[in-house]
Amino acid sequence: MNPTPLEKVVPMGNSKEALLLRLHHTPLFSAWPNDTIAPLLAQSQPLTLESGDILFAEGSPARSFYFLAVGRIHLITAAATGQEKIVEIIQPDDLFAEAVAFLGGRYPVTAQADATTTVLEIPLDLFVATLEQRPFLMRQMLARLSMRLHFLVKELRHLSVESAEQRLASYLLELCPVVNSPAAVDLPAKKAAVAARLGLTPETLSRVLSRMRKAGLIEVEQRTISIPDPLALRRWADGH
Amino acid sequence: MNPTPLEKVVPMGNSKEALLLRLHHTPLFSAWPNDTIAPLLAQSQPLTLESGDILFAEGSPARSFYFLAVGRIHLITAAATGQEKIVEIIQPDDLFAEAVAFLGGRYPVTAQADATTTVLEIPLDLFVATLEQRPFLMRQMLARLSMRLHFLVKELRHLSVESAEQRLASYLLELCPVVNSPAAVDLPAKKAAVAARLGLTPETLSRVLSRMRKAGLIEVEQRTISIPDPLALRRWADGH
DNA sequence: CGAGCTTTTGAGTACCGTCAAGTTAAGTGG
DNA sequence: CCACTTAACTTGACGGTACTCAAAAGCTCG
Repeated sequence: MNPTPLEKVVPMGNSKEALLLRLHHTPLFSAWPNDTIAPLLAQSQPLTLESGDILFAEGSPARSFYFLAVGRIHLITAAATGQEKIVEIIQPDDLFAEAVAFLGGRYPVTAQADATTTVLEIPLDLFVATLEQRPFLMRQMLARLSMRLHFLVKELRHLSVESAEQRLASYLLELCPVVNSPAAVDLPAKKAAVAARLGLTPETLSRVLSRMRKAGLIEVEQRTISIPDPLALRRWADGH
Repeated sequence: MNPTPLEKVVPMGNSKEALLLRLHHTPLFSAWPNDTIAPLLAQSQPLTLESGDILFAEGSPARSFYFLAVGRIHLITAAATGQEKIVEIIQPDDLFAEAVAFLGGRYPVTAQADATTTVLEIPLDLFVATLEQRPFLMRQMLARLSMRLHFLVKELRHLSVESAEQRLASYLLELCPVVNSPAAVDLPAKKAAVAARLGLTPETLSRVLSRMRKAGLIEVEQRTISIPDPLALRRWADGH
């Protein structure tokens, strides 16, 4: 029933040992030998943020990247008018901002906490130095960046040629583990944030959800959405 | 007066020597020793495409990347509805699709020729193998991907929170060499393609150009656009 | 229970896309 | 070189989608 159960199962006094274990389970570090991660971890330090705090700002020099242990982070980019677009919503056990390392860096987005959050701050210089000694890890890192590139290209398509219905449907279906059987997904943040992530206003998101509900395609209960037939949702959305 | 003078100055029988020279001037290869590029070039071959031809399709397995010698290529991503979004317009002397190399890959976009075009097809496997033997080159490649990531994030913002006026203004200003003195920019393709690149319809692009013209901010002559005061254009656009 | 959220619902509007016609430019063949 | 055809671009009228503003209803938590 707790909307953020993770905060309960992870001990707040995140020991370095526990963190090392969790780091080791991320796609990026899973292939790293333990004795490579350990020195990195030794130079890293946990940070705690309150909801609304800025971890780093768009354009500021990048010296670290981050592992999200507890809470939630929004990656935001702002326009001249002050309007904001959420590029990505970061979840626990995700790494983020590691891609900036190679540009001699400035952060391309702003990172803002959406709840009480603790992150592990990992220094980039040591990370890059380690990487350079192991071509295999570098190759893996390239694959990771390449994946992100694909993700962004897909996002670009969603934003430019898809309707609100299609965008939301795609988003929900991406959260679905399997597409050909009933599923229930939890929105990763409050609806206003999800709306911003999709390039919509909260009002529009609400209305689209309501339309889907009335069409019998989903059921909404707070932030939990049940999808009896994902494929039907896909078909319906593509017709709008 | 010729709209595509490049086709005249580059000998159509692109000798390998000439191509090597031009490759060496690209940001990616400028740091590569000659004896590293040569074997790569030996395995590569020039291809000629007519306008409309597909070089590779979204989702198809990637075995090569490309150097654009002559002509123009559109990188396109299509939605279920058939609507198309131009992700990028590739110009002569640009490299493209090199980022897919590391995903074991499939192309994330479709590449279509927009004019009679010749490209150099470079095999990925040899490229990656070379890269893996030289950490420095890998590092550089990571920087390149990182830059592309920044570019796409910026695009995302443009599409989601900016108006047609702002998008076009940003686009024109990016084509400007300097921002604080008068400039004349050439659109890199026909207006319909530029519109698709900006996520607009040709009609809307035409109207926005017309509004800018009437506001005295630009002058339009075919595909050449003069901007007497780039900063004024910026300010005007931000007010819309 | 009431204060401060988030979310929903409603009414009005603006922007941009669609459809259609007209104009200009470019390319083709006699 | 000039008629003719085709494509590129512009302009107009109209409509729909999604945004804005405003208010009410629903949660959450002290």
